[in-house]
Amino acid sequence: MSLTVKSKVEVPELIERRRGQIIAAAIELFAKNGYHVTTIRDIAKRADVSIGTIYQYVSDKEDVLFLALIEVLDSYQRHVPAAIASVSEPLARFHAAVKAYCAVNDAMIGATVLAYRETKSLPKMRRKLIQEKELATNRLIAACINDCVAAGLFEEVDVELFTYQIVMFAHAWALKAWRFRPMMTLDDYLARGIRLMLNPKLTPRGKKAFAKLND
Amino acid sequence: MSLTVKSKVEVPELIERRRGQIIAAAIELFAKNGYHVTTIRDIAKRADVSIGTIYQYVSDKEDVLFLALIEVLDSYQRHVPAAIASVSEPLARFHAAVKAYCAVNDAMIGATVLAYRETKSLPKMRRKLIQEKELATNRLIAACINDCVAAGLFEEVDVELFTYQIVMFAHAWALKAWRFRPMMTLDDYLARGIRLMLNPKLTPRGKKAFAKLND
Amino acid sequence: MSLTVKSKVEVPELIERRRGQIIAAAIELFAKNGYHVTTIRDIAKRADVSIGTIYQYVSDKEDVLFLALIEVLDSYQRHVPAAIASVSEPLARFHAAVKAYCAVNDAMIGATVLAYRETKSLPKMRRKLIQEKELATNRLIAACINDCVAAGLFEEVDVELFTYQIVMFAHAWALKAWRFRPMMTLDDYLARGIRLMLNPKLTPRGKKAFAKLND
Amino acid sequence: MSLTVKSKVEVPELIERRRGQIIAAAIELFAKNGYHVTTIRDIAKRADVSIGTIYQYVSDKEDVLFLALIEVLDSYQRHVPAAIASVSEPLARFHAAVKAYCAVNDAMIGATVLAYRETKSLPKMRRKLIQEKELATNRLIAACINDCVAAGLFEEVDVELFTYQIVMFAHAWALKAWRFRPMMTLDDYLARGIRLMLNPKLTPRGKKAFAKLND
DNA sequence: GATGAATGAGCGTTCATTCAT
DNA sequence: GATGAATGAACGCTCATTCAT
Repeated sequence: MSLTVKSKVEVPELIERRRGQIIAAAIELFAKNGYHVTTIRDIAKRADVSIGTIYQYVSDKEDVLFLALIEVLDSYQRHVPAAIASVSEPLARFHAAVKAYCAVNDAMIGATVLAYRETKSLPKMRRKLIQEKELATNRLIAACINDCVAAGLFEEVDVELFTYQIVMFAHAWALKAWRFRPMMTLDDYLARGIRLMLNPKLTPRGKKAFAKLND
Repeated sequence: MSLTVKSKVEVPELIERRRGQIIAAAIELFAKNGYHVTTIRDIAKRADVSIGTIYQYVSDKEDVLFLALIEVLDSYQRHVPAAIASVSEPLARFHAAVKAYCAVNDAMIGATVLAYRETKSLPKMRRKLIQEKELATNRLIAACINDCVAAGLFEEVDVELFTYQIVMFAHAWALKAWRFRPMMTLDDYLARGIRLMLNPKLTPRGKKAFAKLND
Repeated sequence: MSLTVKSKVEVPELIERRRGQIIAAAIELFAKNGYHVTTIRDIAKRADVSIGTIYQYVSDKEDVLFLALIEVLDSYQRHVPAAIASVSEPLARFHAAVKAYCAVNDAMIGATVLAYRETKSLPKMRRKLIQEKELATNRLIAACINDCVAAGLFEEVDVELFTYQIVMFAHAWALKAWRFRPMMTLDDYLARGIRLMLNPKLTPRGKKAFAKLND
Repeated sequence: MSLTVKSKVEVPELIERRRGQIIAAAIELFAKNGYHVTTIRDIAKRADVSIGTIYQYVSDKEDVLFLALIEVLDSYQRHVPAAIASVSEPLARFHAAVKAYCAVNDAMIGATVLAYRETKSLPKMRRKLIQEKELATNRLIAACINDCVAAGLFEEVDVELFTYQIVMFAHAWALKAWRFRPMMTLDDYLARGIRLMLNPKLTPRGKKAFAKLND
């Protein structure tokens, strides 16, 4: 029940269109100023609708946040598959997926930060749904990794953590934009990141030292 | 000017003690409920001081957030050096540093999330100061990496990105606690993460394929 | 002007039918929840018409209240004469009238309370009209009393106040339903009330004492 | 719990004074314009306090209504005993009690009407408390009646209904002020009412007819 | 004649901040 | 130096009313 958003208007295409306006404005403002600082009046003005109209399509402000976060997470989920659809070679698919995921994050840096900032403002059930959507996107990455392993291109690898390494790498571009943006382009970031994640770090001597450390 | 917090009380030891109470309460409440949801009243009650007293040591609510975030970032900065002070072997130092950084994050998950959620609520100058403190902590990690490279234990590596990989790995334990906590212990997480980050992922065949990809 | 309710629709039978629906729903909801708490939306839903339709037959919400109160008062006025039409003996007529008036109040307790609660929400002119309808009903009772006096069945009596005593007795069954309903049936209430109102209270000694008191 | 009103201020004499201001203003405005039409801003202005101050002493608007109704009911309860305290002769006490009760109603006609209009706006538990206060006042009247019966001044009488007859008589002066005020003074009303309620209405012939009616 | 999406004035309420004590 | 009662701007939200279809 609390996972669906009630509308006083029943016409589906109207709901879609109006909510589209409202949520787009909300994402923009939430991303820039934060959820609590943004007022319904701000959103109404930005979306070019009246306050009353917002409340025709949504029960309260929290609904707007919920819909905004869903939209953000869904947009990840839409872009990654599209980017890898035409690529079949496993390593190329992996690369395309990581690239696409970084690109989405780059295109909506504010939205990614928003998800980190405000998911906690949601009640537990709704937060869980957002998290499930994150996991669904993660699975797209994990599948690419598994394919590479199956194709003998990757060593046996800790898929769960490797997936998160990639996810955090992509998110870091948004979360630490203040650091990376002035230093490099997204393409540089991607190339350097891929190299970092795929190549060994330990020298043969380092390997031995590491083995001893773990005794 | 905006980088220092004004106090109406002048006695330094009083400032230290009172602010200590106030900021400890604030971190706790901000971490649990968020900055905007927490009221000055809440903080006063939790810190067992009056509302008026808070305003003797701070100009406004934002000052409290600023001091709280400084305290959080400083506490990272204090713990990591302490953990590696007695370790001299480079790889062991590296390992101890990562472990310590993860441990701090584990000990104050709420505070780490708080930093991600609310740094943006600060004006630019203050945000920069917080970011500089983050960079200072990062440099501790980077130094350990450089030492390992210098000692011939690590291959030449992209230090900037490797550092962030480690930082994000530690933060992920807090940011994605909903995912990791039910799956594994911090020790497991650390061991699996270290292995993932230090070992190669590409097979020889994978290496060739990767090289071709980058032509 | 303000005593008539404007309609945008001109067909009389349509006005009658639609207003019938609307007012019935309004009385029900006003009685249960009060005038201000009830919304036009509520009434529209209950009456199974659209909001727009209500405004075709009525200028504003206050018109609905006005029509609702008129309907309530008129319904008293319709029921009492019907109940005494076939009774000719004065005392029996009196008894039948009181009984009928109590019965109407019992049948629509909510409506009686509504009249007491919300008549004041009407502008002066309209309130006066409602009051005039109350007086018209009172006159039905007063006529019965006068007939009994004329027939030598009642002593000379203060008709104005006796009438109101009966009216308040009937209304009290609705206004103090929380008290009377759990204690007795309407028939008991009526029997005990009639006995109380018609019989003497003072003993001979009491009469003397009372006379002395008024010197 | 819902029967007590929470205050953010703890000093009892301050609570008493401030609530006194607020409730006096509220009774005045609720009586004149009704509960729902009166705004917190109106009350604040009338009470010469800020909006915020009202919410220091009360949790919400409904609390104000609750306190207002309690004050009204309590004021009945205070005045009636005071008026009969010095009178010992039973019939004189009865007369003084009725007179006092009517006088209180006359002094605060708006408040009496308010109680009739808005008690229903309270949640069940609070409504019950108000009703209990009404019953407590009724018992004062009932006691006077019983004393008169015990003293052999009144015939055996239906005390419950006689009490309500008197209560409704007093309330009617307020509820039907639009009718009585222009016709007579309160003293006339009282004298005529007492006479009506204490004297017999049936003639000997009427008594016989009445007996026959009840066969 | 019927509809219901759109509107925005205005409500109840909160809470950072001040300042007299 | 410490207190907390007082303040009022500004928030989220409602709902009577309108009008294009």
